Amino acid sequence: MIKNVHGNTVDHLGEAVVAGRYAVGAALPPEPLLCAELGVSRTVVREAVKSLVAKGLISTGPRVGTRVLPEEHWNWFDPDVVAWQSKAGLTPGFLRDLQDLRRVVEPAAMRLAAERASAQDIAGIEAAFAGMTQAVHSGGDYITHDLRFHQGLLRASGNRMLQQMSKVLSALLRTSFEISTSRPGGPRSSLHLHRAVLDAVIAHQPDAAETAIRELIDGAHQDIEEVLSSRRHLPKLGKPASQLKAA
Amino acid sequence: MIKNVHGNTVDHLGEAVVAGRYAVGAALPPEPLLCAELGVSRTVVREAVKSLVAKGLISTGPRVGTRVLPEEHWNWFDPDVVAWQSKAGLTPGFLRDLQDLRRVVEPAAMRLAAERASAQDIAGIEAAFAGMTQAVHSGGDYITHDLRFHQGLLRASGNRMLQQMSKVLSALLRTSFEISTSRPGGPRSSLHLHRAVLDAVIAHQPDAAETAIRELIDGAHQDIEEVLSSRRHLPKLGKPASQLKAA
DNA sequence: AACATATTATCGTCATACGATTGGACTTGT
DNA sequence: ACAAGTCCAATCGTATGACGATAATATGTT
Repeated sequence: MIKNVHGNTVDHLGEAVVAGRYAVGAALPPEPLLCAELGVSRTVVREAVKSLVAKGLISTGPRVGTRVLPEEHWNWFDPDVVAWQSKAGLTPGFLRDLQDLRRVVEPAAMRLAAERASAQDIAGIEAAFAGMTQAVHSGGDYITHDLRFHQGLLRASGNRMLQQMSKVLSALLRTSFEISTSRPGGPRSSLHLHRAVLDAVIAHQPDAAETAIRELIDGAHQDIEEVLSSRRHLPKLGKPASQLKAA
Repeated sequence: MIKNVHGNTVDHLGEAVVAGRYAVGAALPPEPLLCAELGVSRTVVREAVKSLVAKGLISTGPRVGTRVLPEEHWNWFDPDVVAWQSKAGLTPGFLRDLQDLRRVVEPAAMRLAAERASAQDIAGIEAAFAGMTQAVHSGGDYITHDLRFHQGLLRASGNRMLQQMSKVLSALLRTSFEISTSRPGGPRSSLHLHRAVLDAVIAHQPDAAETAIRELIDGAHQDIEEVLSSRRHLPKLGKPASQLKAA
């Protein structure tokens, strides 16, 4: 878990920013303070800050300090940013955006995959499906194989942008999985839906692939919406975020 | 144009990497060499390198050097990465991916926009449209207003991921604009199509909005495909990339 | 009160030194 | 001659100290 000083510092700061520890527009502590807080040299702090700048989270300037940018500047397709948001707790708004995105992207991607999937793509997806099946029957890590399944399908679309979305959509899939396992039926029921998608892709039937994935998505959508509306009083899912700290 | 040492260095290195100046998997020159080449301190080089790492372009390690990652790791939704790719020359493959993406995203986003656009959103889009109209009739910067038009519509979808795509799609819009201006009709003919989209959004008619945007997209699609197939012998559009330099 | 000027907090850049990691070369034993 | 273990050196990683550049704030002047 412990990698290197730079990586840890980036994670620490990125997590804090995404979690809203500093209000948008507010300044982070000056470099010397951050050094003291994190127990690292200024070199490390500065390189970490540059990394966050590169991800669109913050901006810097002499005398003005290091300030949190409005969320529309954040690179929401950056795997790290999404990971930090997941760790901080997925807000209902964020989950809704992810669901919109999934409903837009996955059906179209399935069509493309049905047209262009290579034998190698198929093999990878089959392997993931086998893992899912085994996990359901004899126990095991279902979610990992489920993620690989969807990731493999997006990869099979042959489009580099669609492919990149798998990292973002994984955050949604993970949440939807957590919910679906906590109810009767669970993954067992969705297994044949996954199979239907894969079969349609193998048979090069875009329409069938799209129809199948829509069923899958709608099921997850219902599950999530139910939880969201039943927990309407709670601000966030997942781990709670700490309170704001003004500048 | 000249901003600061860090920014220039990031641009220089990022451009070089995206343009393929160093083969995938190959190592960039060691830090001291880069310092000498660019005439900056090691601090600057290292912070620039960290920025590129944050964008998924490269990875670093002691003794192994700074190596170019496979393209599937690159953050294609990062505005800088796309800008560098545009500058280096948009490959046909990249343009095709962008068109796929646009055809998937924009129709869906128009539906959402028609459902959720606020008065403020509309005002911004109207302003952009007015700018387009004026540019067509009395000359002026058409492309800027055109980009703002589409950007405003994506923003009106109320989805932060869809919104982020405007920066990426702008690369495609710019190219499609360059092509369409070089042929009879040009922007003048597409003006009423834009108007139709906007009207449908204002009237809260998702179906009409989707239909209108599809017409717009298909026109651009045809233009680009014609150019792509007629220039099939050329590897890239835009500025040429330099030759590879193995490690 | 308005404008010009000086101050100062903070990041930006440079330079140097040493630690950490790892791939390749070298040595050694069989 | 080959295999395994050892050592070495190239390169990035981290720390420290210094000074320059910038812009918000305070100060002074008309």
